[in-house]
Amino acid sequence: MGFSKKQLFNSTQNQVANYTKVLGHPARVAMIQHISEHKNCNCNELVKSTGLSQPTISQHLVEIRKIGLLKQKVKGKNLFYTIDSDQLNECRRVVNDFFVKTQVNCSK
Amino acid sequence: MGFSKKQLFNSTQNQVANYTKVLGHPARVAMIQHISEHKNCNCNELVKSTGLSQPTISQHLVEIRKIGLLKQKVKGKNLFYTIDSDQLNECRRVVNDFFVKTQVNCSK
DNA sequence: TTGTGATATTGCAATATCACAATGATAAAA
DNA sequence: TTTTATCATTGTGATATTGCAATATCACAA
Repeated sequence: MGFSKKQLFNSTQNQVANYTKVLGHPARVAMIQHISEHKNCNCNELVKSTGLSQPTISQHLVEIRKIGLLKQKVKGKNLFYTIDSDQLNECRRVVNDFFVKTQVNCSK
Repeated sequence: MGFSKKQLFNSTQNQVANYTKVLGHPARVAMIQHISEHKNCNCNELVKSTGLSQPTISQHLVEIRKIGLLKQKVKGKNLFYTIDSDQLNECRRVVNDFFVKTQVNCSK
């Protein structure tokens, strides 16, 4: 069929999947790293640092934005991105929670 | 183009992406949870607990196996699955490392 | 040897993802 | 005003993923 049967799974499972899905592409991992390392970097900088085209970067930014990890500030014709630290933490908490609970179950 | 330009990214970035990609589907999250909660569960049990078909479960198991999270024991005509606790830990370490480093960069 | 049950594999349709060219929108600079 | 720079959006082609029916395989039981 090609679509994912999300309704079969609970909200926590879907949340873990939603967050990790965004990290499931090296370009997005690299982009998040780059933004966190270079405060207020713009789109062009990401294009240069990754070697991907501007539309591709823009698309990946949409995905990262979907899970709330991206903050942006307009300055003239520039858009400066930063990582939303709180949401990154929330994301980390959800994913880590999954790992911890699974690990605990394993060692029972 | 449709293919992922993995060669543009470093091995850590690819590793984070590889691991999280597997978790990027609620069925696999649910399956990993179920296996960890029910020691030595078999394929049929996963079919029942998820509501997906046997071939679909089998395919997802292939993906989970790819990142080394699955151990299996043959008992007659049954195959009993468990989660490889060490690899789960490694996986957690890699992903958490990414989160921690990013978080640290954010608060500089 | 002939089922039977458990799992894997194959083949296919539907959909999603990835990447980019072309185009659009906007704001500063010339 | 025209040009230029930056970024978003749209459209499209290529590839990957998801899900399942059908079939294959394999181990045991009768």
